[in-house]
Amino acid sequence: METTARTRVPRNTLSAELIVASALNLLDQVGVEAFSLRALAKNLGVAPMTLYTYFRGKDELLDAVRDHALGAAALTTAYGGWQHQIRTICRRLRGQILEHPCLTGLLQQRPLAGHESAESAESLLKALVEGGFNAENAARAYTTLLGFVVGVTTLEVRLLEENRDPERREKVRQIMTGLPPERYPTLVEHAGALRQTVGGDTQFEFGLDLVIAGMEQRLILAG
Amino acid sequence: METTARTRVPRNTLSAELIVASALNLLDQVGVEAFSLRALAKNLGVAPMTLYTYFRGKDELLDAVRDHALGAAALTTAYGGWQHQIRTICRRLRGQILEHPCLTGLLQQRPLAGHESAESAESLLKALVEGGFNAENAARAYTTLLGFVVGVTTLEVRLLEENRDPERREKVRQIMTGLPPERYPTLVEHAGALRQTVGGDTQFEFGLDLVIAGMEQRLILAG
DNA sequence: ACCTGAACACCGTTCAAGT
DNA sequence: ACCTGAACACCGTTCAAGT
Repeated sequence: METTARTRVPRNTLSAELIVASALNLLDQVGVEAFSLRALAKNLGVAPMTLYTYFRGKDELLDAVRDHALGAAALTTAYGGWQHQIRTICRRLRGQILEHPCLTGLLQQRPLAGHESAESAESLLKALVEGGFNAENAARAYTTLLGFVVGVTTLEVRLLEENRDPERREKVRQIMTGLPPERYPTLVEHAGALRQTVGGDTQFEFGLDLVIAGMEQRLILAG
Repeated sequence: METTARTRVPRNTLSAELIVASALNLLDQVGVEAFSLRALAKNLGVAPMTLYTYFRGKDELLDAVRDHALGAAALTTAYGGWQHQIRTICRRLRGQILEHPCLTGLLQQRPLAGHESAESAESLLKALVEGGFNAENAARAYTTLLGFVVGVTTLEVRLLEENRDPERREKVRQIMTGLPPERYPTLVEHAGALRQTVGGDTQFEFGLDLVIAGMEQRLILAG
């Protein structure tokens, strides 16, 4: 969790890094929706306009936060066969999103990151090319993996939030129990299984297994 | 595009359906971020507070819009083997997101839909169970498919938007060409392939093939 | 029931100004 | 350069009121 930076900052100690760290903190707490520059400025003990000395505006700040939050996902290097390398990188990306839930919103609005995400992209592409995929299929597999990891983890974060909030949890329960069984027989019968498989490493690994198994087969067939 | 409903509505002809249709229109035009109740009310030729006669607030309206936009994805029934059924449903879901790009934001914030999405869920689960998956694996496969389709299609929509906007397109190009080749050799070498595989049915089918191939193998191994 | 205007507490950002 | 207050054009929503 590092420095919270929620108290007044002494004069001339403000910096882009400090603002980004504090913004990430606030974003994870209140969500991308409720985040505001004015609230961030108040946390930093500074006038709203001060932030404009460091960033052109809200969008630029959010981009910086996304890159910063993504940065830690690119630290260690992957090893082993291409399957294992890909597993490692995807797990790391998911871990970073779980640690900073605001990444779901930030990545949805601006998928392309700067240098920080170039690290992950390089590692993934390298593993795929070394694994034997040709240029087109390596590119396609990369995009598939990125969309899959972000999509599945975003869904996971939202469902876990729904479970945490008692009010929303009750509302979801009501919708599910209110479904007419003659119209949605399978859904009603499997409601329990669906609830029990929400979130967790097992669910993520299940999906990752599917994609990688599909990639192995594809590699044998076409390269 | 149906009824645009952007002119003044005669007295007593306003309805929840009309508001939802107009809201969907505005949301697709300006995006979830820039959408506001006040702008919607202006489009409808009505005072902002009038909307509160039909919806408790903005969130409830957005939920209604999401369900409405998702509705058309559940119209036709899937047929054939479980693989073909799943393909059909996933393609339909993607098609609906492409037709209504605001669904990327709406589904990200509120993944669980009402009856409208129950239709898709029922079809997907039914195909999986009939295909031979046990309760747990059918539930896991369902969640994987949902996350995959929404995630990959969201990425597609964002990348296509980036290609459309000349300013953002140029910025992305600059970032890519500015990457040091000695640090990101694979990424730099495959920048062209990445650009060429952005969006389109081929890219989506590539990913869907991977997931379904993985599911076929999983079915043989474990049920 | 359906619809409204005024008001409240917000928001991002421009501008002119201070150090 | 770093930081500020006042102001502008917004926003969602509450409230009291009209038909």
